[in-house]
Amino acid sequence: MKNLEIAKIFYLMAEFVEMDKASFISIAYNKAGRILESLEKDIEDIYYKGGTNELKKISGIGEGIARKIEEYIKTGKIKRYQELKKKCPVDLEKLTSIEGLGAKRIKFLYENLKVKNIKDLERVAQAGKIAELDGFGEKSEKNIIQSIEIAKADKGRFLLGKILPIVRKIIDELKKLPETEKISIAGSVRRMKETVGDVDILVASSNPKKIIDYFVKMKGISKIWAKGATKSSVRFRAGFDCDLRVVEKESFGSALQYFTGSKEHNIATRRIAIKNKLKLNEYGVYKDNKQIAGKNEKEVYRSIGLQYIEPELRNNTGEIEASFENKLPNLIGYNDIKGETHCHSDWSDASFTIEKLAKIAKEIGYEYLVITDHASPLGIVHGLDGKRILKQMQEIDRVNKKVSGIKILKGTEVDIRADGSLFIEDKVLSQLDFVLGAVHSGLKMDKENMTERLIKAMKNPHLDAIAHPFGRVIQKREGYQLDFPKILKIAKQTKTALEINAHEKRLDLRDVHIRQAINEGVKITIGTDVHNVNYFKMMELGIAQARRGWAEKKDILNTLSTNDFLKYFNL
DNA sequence: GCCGTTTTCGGCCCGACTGTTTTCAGTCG
Repeated sequence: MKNLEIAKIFYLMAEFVEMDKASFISIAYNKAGRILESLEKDIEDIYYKGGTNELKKISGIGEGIARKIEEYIKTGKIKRYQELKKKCPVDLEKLTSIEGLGAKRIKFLYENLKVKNIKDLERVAQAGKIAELDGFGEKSEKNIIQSIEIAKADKGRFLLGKILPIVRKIIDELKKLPETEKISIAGSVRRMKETVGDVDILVASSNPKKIIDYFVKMKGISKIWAKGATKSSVRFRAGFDCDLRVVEKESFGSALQYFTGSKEHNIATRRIAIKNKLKLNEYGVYKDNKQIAGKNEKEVYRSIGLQYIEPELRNNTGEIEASFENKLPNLIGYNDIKGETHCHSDWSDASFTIEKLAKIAKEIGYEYLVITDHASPLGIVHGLDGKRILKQMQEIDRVNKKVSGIKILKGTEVDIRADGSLFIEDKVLSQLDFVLGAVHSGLKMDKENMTERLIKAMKNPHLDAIAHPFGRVIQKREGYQLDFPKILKIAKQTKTALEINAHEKRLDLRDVHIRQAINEGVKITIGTDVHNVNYFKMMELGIAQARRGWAEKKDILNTLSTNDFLKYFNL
């Protein structure tokens, strides 16, 4: 897929154009970048289907941008981009990552001090040359030097699973202040994006100064970017930035709506407000300068004619239209899961005994737990063969007799071989309650062969679900390519479920895949791939992913009771 | 550069904070 690389070029072109004047062309380029980034289909497929006319059917892509995409697909280059880059040959990507440097200042620094990259920037800053420039001063120079240091240690985006517990601690601490009347997570963390760039927190208080003063002195803060009357921005030593905003109680809902985003969703909601002759900003919804809503989000949405939209859906990918028509999904709830469907024990590559796992799952409140140890030739995972699976089934019978209040189900995570056959013989698989198939080797296979491999596996009547269907690992590997529509067709035919692997580093399926799957009527399981006790709580991330993919309770099989779950796969 | 119940031209979301300025441009979200 070239979607992301083309998106990147549009983002860079937007910055280059911005250098000369704040132009609406850069807005259009940025928008094109975002469209390409969130597109579920391969832009090349769209182009080959109907040329630039097909591209232009996408809202936000017109004649000019369609031509540029065509040019890139055909030649691997975009001439306009190369011209822009020639005019100001700087490492824009790195330089814009420096806090306080935008397109205009970068151009200014290039023209006056020949700064092309971070190294140049550091040199002239250290030499005190930046402070001498018009529009810059001592303070700007000092900030640039500091920001370079921080950029050097920057780890980029953060896994939601890593950030959530930290944010909740910060919230708990701020909650203790008597001046805090209301508080909420906002931004991409509230939308439960799989990775987040920074953290946004919103507080309602009539004494913002107290809140801000306390906030900037919290433990673990390494740098204060900004500290104003109602807004502050800091960097925590863990490496992420955190923005805090304080508003009056009367504006809490509109502020929360605004700070939750996404940007695209906000632009869309504000446009709707304008169409209705209203104004929507973080302080409320205004009619002729009179606030008509703002206290809570529900009334904000209602006042502009919309149904309340859950944060996980706010991406301007159809939720607004659905809201207009009262067709928003009734999303699966965070307490709807009745059993864990992907769990390893000390029989393969994890450390807990089945009995211990049963007790933990029972404590969480699950009705059932499926043991799915690896059945694999890979030595590293201590994979089981057919014989040991039969033995393990006896152990599960023993635990079921001993531990009451939870049902342990017999399963396996069986390797799907390169030719699509399963590592375990059918006569053993047929005795199991739940068979999860997974690709663990031969990951570099091309799209066509990998698709055929999974299709053949799905056609095995004993296979119930595909674990982590794309094999991706966030920030580490993309995963393999699949002809996903074809996979969905066969999954539907063979009643094979697809897993949302809820591990914070996998979250595979992605949200767009989930949405496609449920549209096609393909069912889903959510499993955390338990290897130790901490994994169980990642279920929340898997549910969030399902919600971001518009999934309802009925789409997720492990919301079923034990009997219904078993019935689904064994009828 | 894109788009249309504002419709082929004239708009394009909107406000806070900073630093360097004496009223605002640049940056950020």
